Formats: sequence, C-alpha cells, structure tokens
Amino acid sequence: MAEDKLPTRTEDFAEWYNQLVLKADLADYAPVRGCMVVKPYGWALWENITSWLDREFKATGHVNAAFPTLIPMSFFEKEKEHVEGFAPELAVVTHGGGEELEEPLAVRPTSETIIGHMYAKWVKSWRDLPILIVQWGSVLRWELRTKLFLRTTEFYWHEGHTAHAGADEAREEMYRILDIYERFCYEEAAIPVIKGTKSETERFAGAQVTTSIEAMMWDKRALQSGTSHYFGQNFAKAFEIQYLDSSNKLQFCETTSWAISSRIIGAMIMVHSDDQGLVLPPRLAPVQVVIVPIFKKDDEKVKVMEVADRVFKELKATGIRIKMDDRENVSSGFKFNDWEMRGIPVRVEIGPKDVEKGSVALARRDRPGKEGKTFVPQAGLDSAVSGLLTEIQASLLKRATEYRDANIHDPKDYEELKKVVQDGWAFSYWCESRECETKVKEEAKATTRNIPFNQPDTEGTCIVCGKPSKRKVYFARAY
RNA sequence: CGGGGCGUGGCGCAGUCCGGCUAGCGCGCUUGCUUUGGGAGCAAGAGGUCGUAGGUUCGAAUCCUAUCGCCCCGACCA
Repeated sequence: MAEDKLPTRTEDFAEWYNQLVLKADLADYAPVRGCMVVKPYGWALWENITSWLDREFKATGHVNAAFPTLIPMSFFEKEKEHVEGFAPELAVVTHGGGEELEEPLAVRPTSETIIGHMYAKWVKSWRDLPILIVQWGSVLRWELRTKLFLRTTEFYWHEGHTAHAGADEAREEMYRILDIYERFCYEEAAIPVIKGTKSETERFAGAQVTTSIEAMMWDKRALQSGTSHYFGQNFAKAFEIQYLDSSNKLQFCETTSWAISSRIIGAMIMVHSDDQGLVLPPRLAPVQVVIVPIFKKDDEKVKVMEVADRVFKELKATGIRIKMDDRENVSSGFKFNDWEMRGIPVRVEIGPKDVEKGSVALARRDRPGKEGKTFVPQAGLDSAVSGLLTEIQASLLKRATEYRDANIHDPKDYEELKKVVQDGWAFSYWCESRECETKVKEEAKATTRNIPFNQPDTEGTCIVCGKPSKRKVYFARAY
C-alpha cells in the first residue's frame, strides 16, 4: 500500500528510487542477498517490454531457444578475456546430490560459452548459417553493490547469440539489433538514447566491438540501457565454431551477442518518474487507465456505478488496458495518490456531479495533482482518452529529450570537463587513448559512455591531452 | 576485503548506558459504525522464542563471550 510520501528526488535521489520501487509495487527484496522478487505489477511491465522485443526479433528472422543455467567451469577458461572479465562475479555450484562434483559448474553470468560450445556442434556447412537464436531467461552475477532492477545478483533479460559466415554480415547484425533497441527506447519507453561504440576499456569481455545505447537519468548520470557486441572470430576460435564454405574451405564463424535486461525498468523509473511516484509511458503501462467512482450515499452509488460500468466497457472495447477501482474501504483521495504512485497514465474520476452533467474528470499522470485534471463530456470519451494516451507518450519523450540535451555540455578545456561531469554529460573530442580515459575516470569519476555514430564533420583536439583527435565521446558518471 | 552502523509483532522505532514485575509506541492488519471530489474518524481486537548459542544472576531485550545476518561508504558490471 502506498500510504505516505516519498522523499523528494532533490532530497535523496537514491532513497527516492528505493522507496518508489517498493511503493509502486514493482518489486520487493528477496531473502537472498542482492536478489529481488519482481512482483506481478513489475512483471506485467516487463512482459510488455519483452513482448514488443520478441515480436521485433521474430520479424527479423530470430528464433527463441533455451540453454542450461549451469555451465562447466572449464568453458570459461577457453576465451582469455572472457574469463578475466567474468571470473570475479561467478557463482559456482560445487555439490550435487550430496556429493562434491568432479567439475564445478558456474551459474551462467551470460551464455556465450555454452552457446558457443553448442554452435560448434551444430555448424558444419555455410548452409547452416546464419544461426539467429535468442534466449529469454535470467543470469547470475555476484555483484558487490546491488540496487533493485539496476543491479541485482540475478537479473532477467534476453541474450541474442548469432553466428554468421562473414564479418560484414555479423557487423550488420550488431547494428540491426542496436537499431531495434533504439526504436524500443524511443517508441515504447519514451527514453531518448545515444547509439555509439564503447571504448576499449568499456568493451564486453571477449568482444571486438561493443556498441551501446546510453540514456540520461534524472540525476544526470548515464545508464547503459542495451548493448550489442561483435566478437569477430574470438569465440568461434575458442569453441571451434567452423564451417565449410562454398569453395570447400574450412572457415571460422563470425559471432555476435546482444542484450537488454530488466535494468531498463530502472531506466524508465529514473527518467520519467516524479516526487509523486512512478510515471509510466502509456505504451508499456500494464494499466493505462483507471476508473475511480466517487459516491457517498447508496442512491449515488447506483447512479455513479451505472455510468462507471458503461464507461469501463466502452473504453475496454477499444483495447485500452483499464482497471476499475471500486474499493469501498479507502477514500477517493487515497486512491488518487495510490494510482499516481503506481504510475497509471490516465485516471477517470466519475462522481455524482459528473453523472448530472454527463461529464467525467480526466487526470493525466505526467501532470500530477489538480493541474492535470480536466472535465470532459462522457460522449466521445474513448477518443479523448486514446488521444490523451498518445499525447502523454509523446510528451514524456519530449520532456526527457529536452532535459537530456540541456544537460549535455561542450567544455572548453579539461578543467571545465571535470566540473560539468559532476552534474551532466560532456561531449568532447578524445584521442581514444587509455591514458586520457583513465585520467578522467580517476580525477572526475566519469567514464567514457560511447563514441556516437553521428559525429560532427569537423575534427578537434583531445580535451585531456590536446592531441589531434577525430571523434567525440560522451563522458559521464554512470550507474 | 578495509572503514561506519544496525538486529525488539508485517514495517519504522523506544527501552540497553544504570538488570526487576503483564516489553511499549507509531504505521499497517482484523471487526463494527460513521465516512468517500486529493492520503478519513471513533471504538474494540489480533499479532513478539527481543538475530542465534552459551555464560553471569534470585531475576537478562538490558551485563559477558562467541557466532550469524543485514544496511551504508571505497575497487567490478547489463
């Protein structure tokens, strides 16, 4: 139950986030350290996310499959960078059936290794390619500091794993997926993102190229919201994924992998939500409209409920996800706050006065309180509501985009860079050397987010060392 | 692992220094009546091996010892 107020975002952003997740009924802490329980409301939101992505993946020729949770430890040894990257966060099963295992089994932190092993078995000929498989499930990483949705020991995601005959085709796959992720963020989550390439140090363990979409949260920190990797032949060589090409030569495959996780829910919270609670984009909201009937006496109840039931049916018939709040043990005021906490985009209030006037009160969640409330006629409500949902969706994206753009800076020199990344992002030329990147990380606590695909035509000089440099990068403090 | 804090009904806490009688308070929960257009009121209830295990004592939430767990701050990550 959402019974009292959240701390404001300005007061304590971290605590605002923690309480919001609990009070909006999205998730709860599990009895296991660092793990969360995704509650039905949170899972419904996740299902809306996954079903959109699943449809897009299938539309681009991908198929779903499932691989085991347990992976032989030895698999991780096969790719040098991969093992170095993941060894510190592996959970390992050492016993089974009361006896110690001959070979310990890792609980998958990601599935490149076991899938690579299987692909090696399945691929013989160029005719077997490409393989375009997506696995939906969860993985486990032994994180030191956890936070609901953003970083938990176990988290939910999809991982796409593809194998191709040529490097160009594999690279195209990586970009194709990143485009789907981008489209998801803009069209569904109403989150503006920047597509780009990760620096060498920020790259996925074992990848040749890692691309990402980066989003700015309300506190101006960056959140990597999706990634897509090109492995070249790294994993193919480690796992011997080979095929005979059309001229009967033995070749290594080119592979990719990519993911969006339940972390995206954290992003939606930190981009859109306000001091009243959760704000959800209408396209993903599990409940888009809630009806709150208001009455005192029994005769009022009969009249109000008659209208409320009719409105409910009319709206439901148009395909809107709608809920009737006919609880009688809580006050209307409580319900208003309760649904605002849960982020329902549109609230329809129907009271005795509305019955008389043939109107309803429409409240939009992106403008909380009385300001967002208008009175509209009951006639034609379905189009008014669907119009409002569309408007809210667009307005959230617009607001987030303006906020982000207003907080991306172009510092004149290194001193200014160190200052602006404390409360925003810097977009600066960078020589792409590890030294300059490390310096910024150590002195400003900001990392390179990505080198965007869209670059200015001009060239410049590295913000850190002053050497000529061709491309600009985003520096930001990140989650 | 290093530093700081905390374990007492579902949640948040008081009580611990200085041992004492039926272990309190707020929120939530249950039941009833009155309420309901921006977080309702009254009344009556239910609910606790005081993290765990030893010890000291006539007597332990309180003192001693051990142990477990959790949270926050520093090095990794979707």
